[in-house]
Amino acid sequence: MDLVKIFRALGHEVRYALFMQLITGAGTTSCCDAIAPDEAACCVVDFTRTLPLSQSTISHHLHILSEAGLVTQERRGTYSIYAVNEQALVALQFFLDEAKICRGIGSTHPIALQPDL
Amino acid sequence: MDLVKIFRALGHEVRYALFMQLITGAGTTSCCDAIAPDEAACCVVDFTRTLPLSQSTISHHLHILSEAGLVTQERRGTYSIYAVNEQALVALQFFLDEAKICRGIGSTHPIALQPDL
DNA sequence: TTCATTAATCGATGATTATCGATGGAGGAA
DNA sequence: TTCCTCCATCGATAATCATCGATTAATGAA
Repeated sequence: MDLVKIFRALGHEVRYALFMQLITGAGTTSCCDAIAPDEAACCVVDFTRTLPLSQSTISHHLHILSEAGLVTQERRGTYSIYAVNEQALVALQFFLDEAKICRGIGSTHPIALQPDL
Repeated sequence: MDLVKIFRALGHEVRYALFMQLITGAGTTSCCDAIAPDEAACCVVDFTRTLPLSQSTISHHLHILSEAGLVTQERRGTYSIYAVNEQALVALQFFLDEAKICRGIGSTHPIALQPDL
């Protein structure tokens, strides 16, 4: 888990929007029947309907998010299913906890989790 | 506090290193007598001695960190003093807490702090 | 098989960014 | 005043990145 890579991935309006679409109400609005209604995931078409960008551009940004470890990718038939990778959230929380400890701000997380497991 | 701007600022090896130098043991190693030993701050020269980059490049990156709200900047005589802006850490924690709530991961932060105050 | 759908990849172009040396301005010291 | 230090800004160049349309591959349906 490369934190700089994670930050760089989220440091772009489009990729941030893609990630937030996955974080908030992802599965409920999916057009793809390969995704269960209660599943927090999206296929590429879902993203292309939200953002005014070409399919190749969306695909490109999803790849960068995936490379950074922020999302997982899985094939289901012709669909490519993307979902949030919780490991990345753990890594970010670890970074923040470390920063807070250095700043003398008491972390509310009693046990610092290992981001690299 | 623009989160994308914050992520973009930290998504660069040099700026991440600059920020971490401020987070961890900043004041103790400062060459600048305008910074108190117990103060978590650095002047530009401090950074140029850590990183193999020109002064103008360091200055440029510090400006970007400052624009993103990650660090504060203050003039003391000829020195420009940089320090961590805790508001940015609060904003990042807020982002993570929101994400966790959406993911159904119980936040260990009972009260969600407003990042924009 | 043939066709339609989904999505990754390729190639090209334009935009943005990183870096440097040089310059200039603002203080402080002599 | 003059000199020196610190640092922001300027101008230029090289590198990286974002975006698109076109292509290709894989899968499923007819």
